[in-house]
Amino acid sequence: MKRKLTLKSIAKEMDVSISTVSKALRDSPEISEETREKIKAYAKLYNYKPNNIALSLKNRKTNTIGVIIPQIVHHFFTTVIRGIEAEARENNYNVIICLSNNDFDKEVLNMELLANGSTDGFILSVSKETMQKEDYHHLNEVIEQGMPVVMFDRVVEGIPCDRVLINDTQGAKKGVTHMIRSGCRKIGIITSEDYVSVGRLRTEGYLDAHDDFGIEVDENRILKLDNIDDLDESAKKRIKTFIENNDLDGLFTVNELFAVYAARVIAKAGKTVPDDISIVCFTDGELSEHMMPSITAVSQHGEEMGRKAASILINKLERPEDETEEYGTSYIETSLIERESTRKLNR
Amino acid sequence: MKRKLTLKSIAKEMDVSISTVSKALRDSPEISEETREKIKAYAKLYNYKPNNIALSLKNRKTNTIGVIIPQIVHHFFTTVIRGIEAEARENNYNVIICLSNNDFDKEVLNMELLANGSTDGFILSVSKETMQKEDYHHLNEVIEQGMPVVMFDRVVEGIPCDRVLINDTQGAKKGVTHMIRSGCRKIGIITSEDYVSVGRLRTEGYLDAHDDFGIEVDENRILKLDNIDDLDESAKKRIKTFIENNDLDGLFTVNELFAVYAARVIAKAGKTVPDDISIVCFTDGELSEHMMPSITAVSQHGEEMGRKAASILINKLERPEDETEEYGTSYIETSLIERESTRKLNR
DNA sequence: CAACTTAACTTAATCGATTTAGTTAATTAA
DNA sequence: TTAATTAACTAAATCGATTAAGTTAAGTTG
Repeated sequence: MKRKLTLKSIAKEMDVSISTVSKALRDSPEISEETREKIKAYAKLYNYKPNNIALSLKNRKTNTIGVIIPQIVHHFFTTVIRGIEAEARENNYNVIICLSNNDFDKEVLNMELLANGSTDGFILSVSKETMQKEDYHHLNEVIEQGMPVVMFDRVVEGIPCDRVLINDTQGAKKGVTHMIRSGCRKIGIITSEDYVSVGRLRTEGYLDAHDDFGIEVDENRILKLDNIDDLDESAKKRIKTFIENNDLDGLFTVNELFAVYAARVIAKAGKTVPDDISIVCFTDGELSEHMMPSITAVSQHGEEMGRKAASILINKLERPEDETEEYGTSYIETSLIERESTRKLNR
Repeated sequence: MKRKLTLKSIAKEMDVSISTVSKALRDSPEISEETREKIKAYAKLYNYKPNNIALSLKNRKTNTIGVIIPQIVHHFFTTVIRGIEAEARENNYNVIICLSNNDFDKEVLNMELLANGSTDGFILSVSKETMQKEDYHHLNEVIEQGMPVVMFDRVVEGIPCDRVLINDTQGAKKGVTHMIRSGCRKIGIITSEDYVSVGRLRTEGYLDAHDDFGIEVDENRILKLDNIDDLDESAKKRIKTFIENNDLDGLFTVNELFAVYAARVIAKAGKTVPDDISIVCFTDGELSEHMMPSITAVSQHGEEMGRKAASILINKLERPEDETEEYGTSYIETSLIERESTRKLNR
């Protein structure tokens, strides 16, 4: 086993002091041209690379971003990570990803772990449980210690940090408006309870769209489920009853899964999409793209979101004592991807 | 801004030496009961947590696993990561994930970066470009430096490391056998050219299944595409012609995407699944689960694979000088998830 | 009472790198 | 010739933690 080179081992080999080696490698004029070249040649030959850990300790800077997300088995988060990764890499930052599994304790644990020197800052989307508990001491703690935090997608109020958000309200409004324009008048929505911020905002967009066209909203056409992340048996049952008991000609859902399952119920009921009922869902993932019929979707541009979040964080990290204590909220615009589940507009 | 506590700052505050603090916190009998309790109380009150970076440097152990994968926007890799994450967390390890985007240079760069002290070992699935180039110097280098490596799914030969693989041949065989048992006799396969290892192995399984039942294989029923990772326009065209020109009663595909597109072509041709034609695909992802009809799939158990890979790596890391220099290959068994795209067997 | 233990600490080395503050010997200026 | 300057290094502090190796003062033993 070949041991890794260190300044010390090089110094010993070349019979100079450690600081001479360090300075030579950093092209310090304090070291003679001759010695410098000799040391650099040696270092290159044996492929010396400084130890990151030692550098982190010395510089009190890890050049690492901690990312904490509820789930990774989720196309949206996956695309966000990709964006964060890309932006980080371009700026010479590492990325450590931790999953909270929507569990409050795990979120706290992960943050504490990473906060003890492993990362310079955080990008996170808070877990559902955290939102319910409204306990943000772990966030405030790391911020208090001077580590900047950028929240994305699932954000909470009252934390001194930057935010990157999908324009959820407008996205939902775009989708619902599209259906209204195509002639739908009895549009239902499958969304989440209001404590999940994205659910609440998308419901708002749904209402806004109706408002714009002066269409009254029937409360029965709004289904609020507990969980926005997955589709359990109880959710399936509620969606089934919801579809069966409502005479809808349009359906908006806050995620793909709900749309896909609803499509199943609709097909079983002998109705066709989009002739009898149109469908639009939030999130442009693989499901909506490949379903038959494919589903018109509000694309979230996750990668762009990830890049934005990373870029904001890195900016804060690079100019540390620029403590203006000002925090902003950036919005990522959505776009409507028209597919087979909605009727074409005749413009 | 509240500065983080260090042993030094505690020592100063309590008017003792740094080592007294360290020892007190680690319950050393060298320190009197009284002092110990006082220091521990103080540390607890102000929530002292040792700095990971300093510990890593001192212990020459980061308790971090580096994961390098070609893509994250891929359900399979996503599940593998989840498994790695879970296993790592249970054993007190961190996970750093880097994406190679199937790019050789990025794979090398990422490895070098992480190898300089950031991680204790690696779990990786090599990029397509690396396989083509057959340049594995970066792998050999980190191994040479004593960092264990575990390769999964996309592995290459001749590297001294452990491997975790899907039993591809057997998986494909299971799927095809199921269709044969359910009465199919004209089964087609959409696979990849032989140079992609997983494609070749799955084709083998397809042939094996036929062999077992003494069924002759018609060469025309085998479609080999260039790319196994995505579905481009040329692939779509070839799949379309393939389906239309073959009178099939069963279809096996090496991934979900091919199956989903084939299902589209089949539906357009006015045939129904599974009555006219059965479909089984490799990979159990969201697509096969939610399609209508849902698609019977050979599940790869990505999470189990991730756990296995992490567990092997951690084992090596925990018993370092157990240098038996023995490397093993573990196989993750596949399982068939029966869904709506195949006929039920009457047993 | 001198020699020896022991309890309870503190000093200092270490991990690997950077950097400030010395230290030489040679060169230049006065 | 002597002081001042400079080139080219080296020593030592530092980041934050651990730990082997001292160091005291008190208590114990013969």
